[in-house]
Amino acid sequence: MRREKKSVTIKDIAKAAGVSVSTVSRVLNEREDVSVETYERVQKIIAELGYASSLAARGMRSRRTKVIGLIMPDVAEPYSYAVLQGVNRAIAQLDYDLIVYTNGDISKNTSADQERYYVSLLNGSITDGVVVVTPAATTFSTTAPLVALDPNNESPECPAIISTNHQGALEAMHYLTGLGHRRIGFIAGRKELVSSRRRLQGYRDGLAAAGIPVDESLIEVGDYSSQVAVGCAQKLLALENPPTAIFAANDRTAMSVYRVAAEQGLRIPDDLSVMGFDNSLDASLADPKLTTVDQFVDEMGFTAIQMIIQLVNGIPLENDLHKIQTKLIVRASCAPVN
Amino acid sequence: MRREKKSVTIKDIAKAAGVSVSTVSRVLNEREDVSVETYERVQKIIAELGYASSLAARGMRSRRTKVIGLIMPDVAEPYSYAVLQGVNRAIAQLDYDLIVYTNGDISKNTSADQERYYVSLLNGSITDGVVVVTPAATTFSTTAPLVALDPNNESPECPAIISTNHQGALEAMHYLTGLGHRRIGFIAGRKELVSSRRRLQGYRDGLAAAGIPVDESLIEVGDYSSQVAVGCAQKLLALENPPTAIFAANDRTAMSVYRVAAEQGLRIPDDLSVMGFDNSLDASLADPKLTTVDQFVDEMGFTAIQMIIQLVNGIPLENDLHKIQTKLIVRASCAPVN
DNA sequence: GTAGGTGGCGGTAACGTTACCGGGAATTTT
DNA sequence: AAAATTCCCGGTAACGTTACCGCCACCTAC
Repeated sequence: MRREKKSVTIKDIAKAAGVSVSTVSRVLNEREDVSVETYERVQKIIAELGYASSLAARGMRSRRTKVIGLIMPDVAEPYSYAVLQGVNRAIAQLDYDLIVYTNGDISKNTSADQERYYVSLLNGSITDGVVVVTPAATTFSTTAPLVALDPNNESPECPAIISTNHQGALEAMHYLTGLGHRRIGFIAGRKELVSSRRRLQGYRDGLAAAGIPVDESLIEVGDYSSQVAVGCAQKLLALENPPTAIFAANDRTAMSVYRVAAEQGLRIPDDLSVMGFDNSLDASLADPKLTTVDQFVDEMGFTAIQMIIQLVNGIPLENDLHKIQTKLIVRASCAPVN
Repeated sequence: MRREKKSVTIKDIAKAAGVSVSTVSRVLNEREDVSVETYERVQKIIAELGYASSLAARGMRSRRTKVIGLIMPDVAEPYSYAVLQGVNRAIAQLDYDLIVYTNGDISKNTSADQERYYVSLLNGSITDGVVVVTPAATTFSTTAPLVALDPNNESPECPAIISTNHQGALEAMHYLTGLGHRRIGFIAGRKELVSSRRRLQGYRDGLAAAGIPVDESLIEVGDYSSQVAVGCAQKLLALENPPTAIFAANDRTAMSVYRVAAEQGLRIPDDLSVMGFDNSLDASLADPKLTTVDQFVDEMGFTAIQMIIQLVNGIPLENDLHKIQTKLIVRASCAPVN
């Protein structure tokens, strides 16, 4: 950790090889107009000195870094991990590297300003393009391309990739009403999230499609977290006329319903049917296995990278809005009403 | 995506505010020698124009970016995810952001040269310090601090954080021999990995401690992957005098043992005891639940960030080598020999 | 009233790299 | 043999930011 040990720069290479910095730069960028001898001599010295160009300096000057940025508030969330699965898969087969930028705390980064700040920080200097995960902001001022993954906005002004939350919820409701359920409880996510509102609307429309009037007392508003969801589930099950099925706006919430049901001695699915949303890892491991709606988050990550790469290469997108179809995954947590 | 729309720079702010770039820079860096009126006027314009400084330019000039780098070959691996858990937790409570750098493919990045390349790319220009995950390289030429997490090297020359692989395996063996097992099979990981070699040594020493001679036919060499492990398990169970317990060098390998045992009609733990290593998610979800050695990978990530922050702030580490204690997690996959 | 601070600010030079221009030597063309 | 072309290469100016120096106006002190 000696302070004086300066890192080796292109100048050091130039001096050692007895050429100009321009020539070294040409070698680094595999330009044509360098003689074979010079090329090999410089390459040899680069290897000897263990030189690597500074991404900062390179990006600042050339605007071509072969690096894609991924901006997400929290990398430890299951959702983020699912995104990373797809993103990693896409990056692995490309000639691009990936930078994931995070401040580690979702609560620090809810504001649109923060998002815009991070975009400016990276894009066009360090990265050739960025993917922003669940942004609240609609517009970004950036020269380099940008793709929003699951934007928290009804009509984003940038290329975006979304899942069909409304349709997924509708399908789930179709399944539940098909099983004969008429009193179906719903535990929503945070109201300010578009995904949450869309799922709720799917719930309402699903009831309407089955000719069932909406009973507002069957709708509880949670926040996608376990703790709050427990309270919601308790309220629903304490109703005079409790629901025979509960549709939770995400799997984690559904797990809370499981817990409350167990506390109250209710068997799933015999006494209570439970529907989730997300198809997270929990869903397939729960007992009984959770019937849920898969929104293919990893696929969203994969596609987002494809889109941003296309934009980076100057090819316009056919559709600025890419929809990923949700799919109902039927497992063991729902049964016909008895 | 208009090309001509240049991103807003410090110069634009200066012009709009009618001050020099120096003054804007002072405002940005919260320096003292700016009058209150100027400060507020500049801040207002910064907000209006949605300006954010370029990380590349800033890092290049000032060598203080408040960003920590994490270099890992693959972000989608369960191991990486465990590291990210701890890293994210540490970053969340600090005034630093995090950059995770990956090329998405473990096979692209096995060489020490590649690792050194990535370190140079980031460190000292974009990041104030870097944590490298499971590096093969021992030395790095970098001005900014660096910490190796679980280095694949017997004696790294940089500050490092490791888990007690040998001791963990020893403990596991102590437990198995304590249950009366004398014929214990071992499925090792890739020979070139230090973690793998250490666990194997723990196996040998554990036998020695119990006064059991090593039977080399009970040692199979896998590669931490499921496919190869299946073959290893089959070989072990096809022995004339098959083992009564199998110690797998990681949980994924243990899951393969489960599968082979099931195929052969062997019940766990009645007919065969199985010991894992890692305490991954699989372990607690397997049936029966897997007895394994937890190496607290998330804790390693958390501690690595603490170490690098300390170094970034110029405080020397008390110990360059930080060991995380492994712990035997006893569940249901091992039984006394009958 | 002059000397010596001090607060606020501007100008300039870096940081490490690449884009661009231009120039000398070697080679080809007329 | 002169001119044109090609092949290599060096020099210089950026990119956007901060460090550093130094200037001007104002205030305080004797």
